[in-house]
Amino acid sequence: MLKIGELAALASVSRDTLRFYEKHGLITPGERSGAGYRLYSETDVHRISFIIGAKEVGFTLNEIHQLLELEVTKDEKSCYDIKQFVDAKISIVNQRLAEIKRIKKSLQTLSSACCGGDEPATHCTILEALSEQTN
Amino acid sequence: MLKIGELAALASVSRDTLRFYEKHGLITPGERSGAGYRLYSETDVHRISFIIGAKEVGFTLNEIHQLLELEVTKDEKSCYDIKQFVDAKISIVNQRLAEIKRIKKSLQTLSSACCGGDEPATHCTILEALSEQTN
DNA sequence: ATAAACCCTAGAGCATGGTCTAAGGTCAAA
DNA sequence: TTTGACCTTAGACCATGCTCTAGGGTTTAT
Ligand SMILES: [Zn+2]
Ligand SMILES: [Zn+2]
Ligand SMILES: [Zn+2]
Ligand SMILES: [Zn+2]
Repeated sequence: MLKIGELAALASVSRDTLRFYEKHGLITPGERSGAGYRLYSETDVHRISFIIGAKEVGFTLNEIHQLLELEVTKDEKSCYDIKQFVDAKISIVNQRLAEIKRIKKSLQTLSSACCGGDEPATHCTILEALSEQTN
Repeated sequence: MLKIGELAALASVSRDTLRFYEKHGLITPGERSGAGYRLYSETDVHRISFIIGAKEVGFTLNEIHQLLELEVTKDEKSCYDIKQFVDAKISIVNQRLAEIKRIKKSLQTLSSACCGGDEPATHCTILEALSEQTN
C-alpha cells in the first residue's frame, strides 16, 4: 500500500494531480489509513499507469474516463468495441491535423509574400493580408 | 459610426466578443454616444478585420495583441520584424504538428495491433499497451 | 520535544476564448 | 404609450487540466 506521495513519485505526477483525478472519478482509491491518508493498492497503481499511458497517446481525461469503463468491463466488451473507440479518436486527431496544416500553409503563404527587408513595414504584405477577411 | 450590434453583424462575431476584445485591450473604441453606446469608426472596423484575419491564420489573442502593436507602429518597424514574428509562429505550429503526428502514429499503432474481433476484450492489446508506461 | 516532511479538505486561481445573466437605460415603431 | 430591440455594466460560468493556498492534523527523525 502506497501513500499519495509515494505513488506520485512512482508515476511522476504531483499529489495534486492524483487528488484531481480522484475528484473527477478516474481513480477510486479504496482504503484510508487511521489518520485518513489515502492508501493505494496494486490495482490503483495499474489504473494510474493506464491513465498516464492513455494521456501519452493523446486521450483527454474525459475520453480516459470512457476508456476506463471499457477496461473494467473488458470481459463484457469486445476488441471491436475498443478498436472502434481508438479509431474514433484517430479521426478526431485527423481533423486537428488538417486544421493545423491549414494554418501552417496560411502562415507560410504570408511569410513568403513578405520581402523581409529593412524598409519600414508600411508596405508589408503580411499586415495587409491580415486585415483582408476571407469571409 | 457603427453601434456594437452593427459591427458585430458586419464582422460575424457576437457583441460580447467585441466587448471581450475591448476588455483585453485588442480594441480601444474611442467615442460613445450620448447614451453611452460604443461608436466604432472606420479605423476600428479595420482593426477588427485585422483581429479576425489573424485569428483565421491561427494566432492567439495574445499574439494578436503583439501583432497589433507592430501594426500601429509599422512605420517604425521593418518587414524583417513582421516576417520574424510570423516565422516564430510557424515554428510553434510545427511543434504542435509534430506532437499531433506523434499522437496519431501511436494511436494507429495501437489500433492496428488489435484484432478488432467479437471475442471478449480481456486479451485486447490496446488495453494492455495503455497500462504499460513508456516512461 | 520539536522541527521537517508528509497528509487532509475546500476552494480559489491560471490560461484560453469566449458566452450568459442580471438589472438596468434607450430608442424606434405601432 | 407601450412593446421590442437595442445598449450598458459587473460578474458568473463553460471546458480543460491542473496548481496553489489556507488552515489544519500526522509521522518521523534528531
Ligand atoms: Zn517588405
Ligand atoms: Zn513585409
Ligand atoms: Zn482481440
Ligand atoms: Zn483488441
